[in-house]
Amino acid sequence: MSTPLAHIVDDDEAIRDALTWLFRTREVASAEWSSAEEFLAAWQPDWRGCIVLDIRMREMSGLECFDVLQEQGNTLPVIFLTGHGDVPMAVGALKKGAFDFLEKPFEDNALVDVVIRALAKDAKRQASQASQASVANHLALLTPREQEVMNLVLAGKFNKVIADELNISMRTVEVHRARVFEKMGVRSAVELAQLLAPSREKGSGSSGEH
Amino acid sequence: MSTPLAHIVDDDEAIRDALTWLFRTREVASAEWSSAEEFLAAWQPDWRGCIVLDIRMREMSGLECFDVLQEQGNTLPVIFLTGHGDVPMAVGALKKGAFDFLEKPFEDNALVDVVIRALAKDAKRQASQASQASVANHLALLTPREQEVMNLVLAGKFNKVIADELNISMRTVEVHRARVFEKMGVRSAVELAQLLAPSREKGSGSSGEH
DNA sequence: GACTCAATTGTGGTCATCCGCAGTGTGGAA
DNA sequence: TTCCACACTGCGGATGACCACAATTGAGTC
Repeated sequence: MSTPLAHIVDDDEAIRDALTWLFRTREVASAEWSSAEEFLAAWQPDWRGCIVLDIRMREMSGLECFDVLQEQGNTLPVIFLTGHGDVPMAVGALKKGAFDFLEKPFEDNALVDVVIRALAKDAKRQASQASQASVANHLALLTPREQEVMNLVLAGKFNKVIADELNISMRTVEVHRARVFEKMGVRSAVELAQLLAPSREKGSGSSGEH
Repeated sequence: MSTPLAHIVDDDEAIRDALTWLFRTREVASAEWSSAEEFLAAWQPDWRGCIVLDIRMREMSGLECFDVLQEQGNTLPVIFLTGHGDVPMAVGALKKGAFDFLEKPFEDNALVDVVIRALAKDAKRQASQASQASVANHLALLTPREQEVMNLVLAGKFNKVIADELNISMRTVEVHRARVFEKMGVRSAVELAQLLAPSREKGSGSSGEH
């Protein structure tokens, strides 16, 4: 598990140096990448933090880099920097899920504020995702039969009915049911329902809701 | 309950006429408003549809109008139109929850597409909100004591424990419990937990997530 | 004062859940 | 072949949930 970093992706060394210095003085941990390609090659899905991405770069542009990242399941907030962006570009970026879009020249304070908010957002997302992942892990420990029984339990059916539908005895259902509770770390069907309810909402959409 | 309308808010009659004509040919129902003030005076929280809002207007600007609307709990998607918007303006609007931000001149098709997506989004939101509102209504039918018991039931506690905590007899808890199930239209604690789980997530944030 | 509603309680019974004990059968891994 | 995970089953008992019947009290209304 990596520590949260503000990843600076810019092919202009002067800007990278300036941003690194800026972040260091504000006690924001950061990393530098001199091109989109370099960053993409290193990027890992489990990274924490945010991305400060220059749009105009020599090879791959920031926008292209962003698209690749999103396709690969990136969840880090992306803050675009640009010298001469136009409105459609900014609108498009935000609608695709970018966190912010800043035009140069910008105030140091403005950028740091945005980065801090982005880091906070990622921390939040990370926390909520961790609990969901934990549930998923527990769920994976269930045998197929146990999952089957669990679903019927969550449907509010009596053990008797479940036994009937699965053509097994009530006693067997009870055993599966008990194992499900044990493995999921709950002590009643109600707790189970509450534990699973959030993740059972359909469509766990990531960002672009337009 | 009003029918879904694309509300055109613009003080330029020529543009209103053009948009009205455009929407009519695309079978999108619309309404015209010649100023932000006029629209705000008429606006009702239960309106369906979307808002096409010109930014540059004589008295109140589209951005100001938008702020007022959001404060009053507007949920309709807002599409901004502008002749000469700048990037910070667009970014700010989107981050405050605007649905889209189009610069004139725009393609008729582009605007209609955006409006149709906005209408679809509102329809979706409306549907999900309706079911939540229904749950809330049922919840409001519960007496204070019943809600108290319900919460303890949802905490997975036994009737005996609940009786203890409330200093009442088990029998009374059973009665409250039965009334809760009846009023909420469910037949088991599991169903109740599932019914309430979505709305029990903290923070029913409306739009601006930044 | 009659009436309604929320909250309360008891009795006695049925049905469901939970659990320990004890055991069978199958298929895959060591 | 032995071991193990998984699925399956029966018995019996303790405990919890649910329900019909029957009733009391206090607050607020008509």
